[in-house]
Amino acid sequence: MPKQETFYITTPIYYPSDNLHIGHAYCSVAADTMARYKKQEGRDVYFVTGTDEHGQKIERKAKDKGVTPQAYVDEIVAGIKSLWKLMDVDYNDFIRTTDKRHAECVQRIFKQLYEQGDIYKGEYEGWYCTPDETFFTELQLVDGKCPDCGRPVERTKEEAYFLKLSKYQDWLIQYIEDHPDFIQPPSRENEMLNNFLKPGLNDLCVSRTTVKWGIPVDFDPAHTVYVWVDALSNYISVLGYGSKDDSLYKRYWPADIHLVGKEIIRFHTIIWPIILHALGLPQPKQIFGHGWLVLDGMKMSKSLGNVVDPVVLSKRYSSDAIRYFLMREMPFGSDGQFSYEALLKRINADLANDLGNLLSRTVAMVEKYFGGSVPQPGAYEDVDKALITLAEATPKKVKQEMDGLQYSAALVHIWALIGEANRYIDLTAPWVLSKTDEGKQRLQTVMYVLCETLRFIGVLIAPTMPRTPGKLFAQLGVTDDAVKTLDSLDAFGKLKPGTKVEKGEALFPRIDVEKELKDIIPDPKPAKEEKAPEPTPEITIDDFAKVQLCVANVLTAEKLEKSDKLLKLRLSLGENEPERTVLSGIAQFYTPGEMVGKQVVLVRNLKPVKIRGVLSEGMILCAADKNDTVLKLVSPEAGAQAGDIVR
RNA sequence: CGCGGGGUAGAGCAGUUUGGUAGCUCGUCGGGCUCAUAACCCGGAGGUCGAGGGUUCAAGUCCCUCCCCCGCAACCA
Repeated sequence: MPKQETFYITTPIYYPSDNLHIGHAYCSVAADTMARYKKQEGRDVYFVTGTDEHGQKIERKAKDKGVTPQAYVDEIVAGIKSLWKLMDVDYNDFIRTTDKRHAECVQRIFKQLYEQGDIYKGEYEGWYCTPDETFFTELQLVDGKCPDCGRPVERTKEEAYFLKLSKYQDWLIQYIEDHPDFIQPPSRENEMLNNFLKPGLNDLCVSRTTVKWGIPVDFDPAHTVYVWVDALSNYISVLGYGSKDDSLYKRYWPADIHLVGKEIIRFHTIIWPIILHALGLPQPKQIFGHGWLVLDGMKMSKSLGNVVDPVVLSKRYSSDAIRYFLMREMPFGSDGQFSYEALLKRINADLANDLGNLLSRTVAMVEKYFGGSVPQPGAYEDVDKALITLAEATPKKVKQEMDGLQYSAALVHIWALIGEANRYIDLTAPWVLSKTDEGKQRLQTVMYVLCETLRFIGVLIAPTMPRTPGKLFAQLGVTDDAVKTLDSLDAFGKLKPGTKVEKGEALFPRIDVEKELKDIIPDPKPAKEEKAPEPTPEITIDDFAKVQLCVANVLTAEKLEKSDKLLKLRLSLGENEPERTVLSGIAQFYTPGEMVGKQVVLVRNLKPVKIRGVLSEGMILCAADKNDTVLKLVSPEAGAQAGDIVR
């Protein structure tokens, strides 16, 4: 017997700053379903998930809550683990970046990269907020101030280590082009090549001195390892790479699939391959970027208050139903819509009506016509053969789709079989057959074919719905594990006649959709609208006086190249003042032609900032709604002069 | 002209590679059946396939132009 082929699959390690939402569950369920499927196929599977627990955000959240960062993440991680248990996400190992084994591994990797010159010490330049002890990039600043506390920031340099991404970019471009399956779906590959690799990579800052909650650089303890080297290494640290016992690493690496959300595919297809290559390690076979679950066309996020809690759903409708919905409803590579209505309709139509009812009516008929004992089939007729042929063909179709991570298409094939079985009952009309002796003979075959088809279905749905097959087999009276395997679907007819069926509870009870929708969606609109506006602290007139506003005339206006929203304005502040250039994000509301000659209100003492290479010396005032869908310039009434003070 | 994805029946999608009567699920209307979880089966209605132009005997599918939506990037002083 040849050595069992291995299969190593991972999810991202999630950031435990809050409880997880249905989008995380989506990814984990997909990984788990694939792991279960590969196990069914007889592969030696290793499936890993975990949490990425370091960093400033967690440090701060813990501080707010008055607990240590470790205590903070411990609590959230416990919740995550119980979620996976609830949803039958059956991982082999759960890696936490705060694990000792992980920290040691990261330190070894960091040191090796440093010693061989792929990591070097340099300076990181940014804006520093002293009270918060935090660095920000230019982009993170709000009005040139600290985005967290609003206080002024200083331009500062920090000593930091950098990873030489630039050194490997040509190699990586070549590697990606030589391995078309490496990045999936293919649209992502183009995105990476065109947006990041071909323009050239910047070296990556991989350490911080200001973030304490992280893995120390062992040869320079003032530094902690900064996010990506830490997080990405989990995929091999969990296998014991570089440790005394690296047997798992030897057995399972390289990974067959890193399943990731599309938002982090960039790090997995650029930074991670370069780290591995620099370490002299083989590349994962595939990185698959799945889409997002979107709610009413919007990304799910806490701030919008539209988060869907997988715990609530799983408890209310069973995790199998949720798993089925997640895998069935969206094509795996692209975004999918989540709505309660779609969920409930799926549960009713596919699970209750098609699958549950098929089992229910079949078992009821075996009980009614044959005293609960699966009858011995006679010769197969054409109508039987049609269903049998489909049943026997389905595992192959499923395999083909699963190998391409097309979960939804795989389920469609299984449900086609369920549909045919329901139709078969109508075609054969058992209730008519039962009325004559001759018919009863024939009915034996019909009922056997149905029971055996259900056995096929039970086996095929198991990776997606781990709990349902047990219930199904219990009602069908199948106890022999040998006929619950994927192998046992190689031929129709392995179910033993004489098996005792027993009607049980409905697999999936029907849901009253309208009533349920009322119950579960507690008026989502008000929550959004009535959300109390952030209380704005009162200011004194002296505070206001700090802002110097004045009237300015627009002399010229032009659209800034390569920018959607920016207009470059030349302003006059009156005869005694020099003209100024100001950039304003109003291009979608005003054309350059409209702007010329208008009077606007300028914040004249705003610190100038360079945007897209152009120095902007101030900011003009506009009125806009919350979402910037409407935007109107603020202008004085006719008669004002350029340079007039606004107060 | 930054890169990419998309615009097909009321909703959600497939079909576009290899042009040839426009398909699936849900919903809706009608019929059948009575084994079953008011479930199941059959049938109907509903689409100028984003707009315009072109190639062709024939275009959702190929070519050109344009519009709109989404993601990434950039950016909103």
